[in-house]
Amino acid sequence: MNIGQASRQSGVSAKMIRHYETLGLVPGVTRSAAGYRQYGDATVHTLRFIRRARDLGFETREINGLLQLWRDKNRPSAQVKRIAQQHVDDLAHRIAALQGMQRTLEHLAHRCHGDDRPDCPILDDLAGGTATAP
Amino acid sequence: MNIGQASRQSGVSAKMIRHYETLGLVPGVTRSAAGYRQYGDATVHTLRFIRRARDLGFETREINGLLQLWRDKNRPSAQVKRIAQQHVDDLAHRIAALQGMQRTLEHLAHRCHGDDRPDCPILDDLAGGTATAP
DNA sequence: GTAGACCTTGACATCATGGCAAGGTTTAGA
DNA sequence: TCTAAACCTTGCCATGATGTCAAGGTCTAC
Repeated sequence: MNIGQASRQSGVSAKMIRHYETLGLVPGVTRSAAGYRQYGDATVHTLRFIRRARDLGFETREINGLLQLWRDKNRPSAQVKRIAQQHVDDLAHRIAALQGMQRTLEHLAHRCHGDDRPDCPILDDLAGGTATAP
Repeated sequence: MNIGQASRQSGVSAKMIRHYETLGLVPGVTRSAAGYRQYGDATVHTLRFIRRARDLGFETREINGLLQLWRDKNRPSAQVKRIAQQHVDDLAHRIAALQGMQRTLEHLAHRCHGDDRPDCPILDDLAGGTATAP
């Protein structure tokens, strides 16, 4: 199977398949006489794993760790859980940060008339009070 | 005032001050005989505006728009509100995406023993079912 | 035999930010 | 007066995940 078909079957773009190869996430595969990469189901399966992990927000490094645990039939599940838990914590931090922004902005937008008048609490806040543009 | 002091007063790194200058967010300033950038309170004020906007998650392009509106004393506040509202919507989407990941992962982590045993629903999910590594 | 679809590598872009290097300037202190 | 430290300049490279484009080789169906 060529890279295009592997891409369609895994949902990972051909570009990223090659990229993951250089990163070592997927093993280098055999090539046809013309140099075309030849994929089997095993690699497609790995690519789907990577795709799913990316969809869950894992970074490349974490995915690398997860892949190694996946391949290690004797892994302690505690190690997997630790990676997942760290990521959950990371997500929680990012969500909290975004929610903080959202709350502030919604508050400001709520107080902005949003009409033809120029006075605007949003700009006032950004300017650090009620100061005007320099 | 040199760039270092402007940086300290605005909370924007010297590097980013220069960067914003090339982007046109802050005007090019006068230079000393030796070529050092010379800042006044007005520019520092603008830099604080940018800093605050970045803290609220606005991208450079949006900040550019906000700066122009800030400088336009006849702006309709509706235009400011529109930019803010779009950003709030954007934040909401990103938050929802992260929360989706968080929910899935918490659910999986909850079902993972997290001990010495190798079986792990997290890996099973990533692998797309109960399949094992290739 | 040929058009079109496919593959190869490599370079460049994104976005906001940091870091380093090589060199010039200013300032405070001995 | 000399010097070291702190500061400034420009410019290049790096990040991370992904896309795009280009130039060229290959395969397939008609």
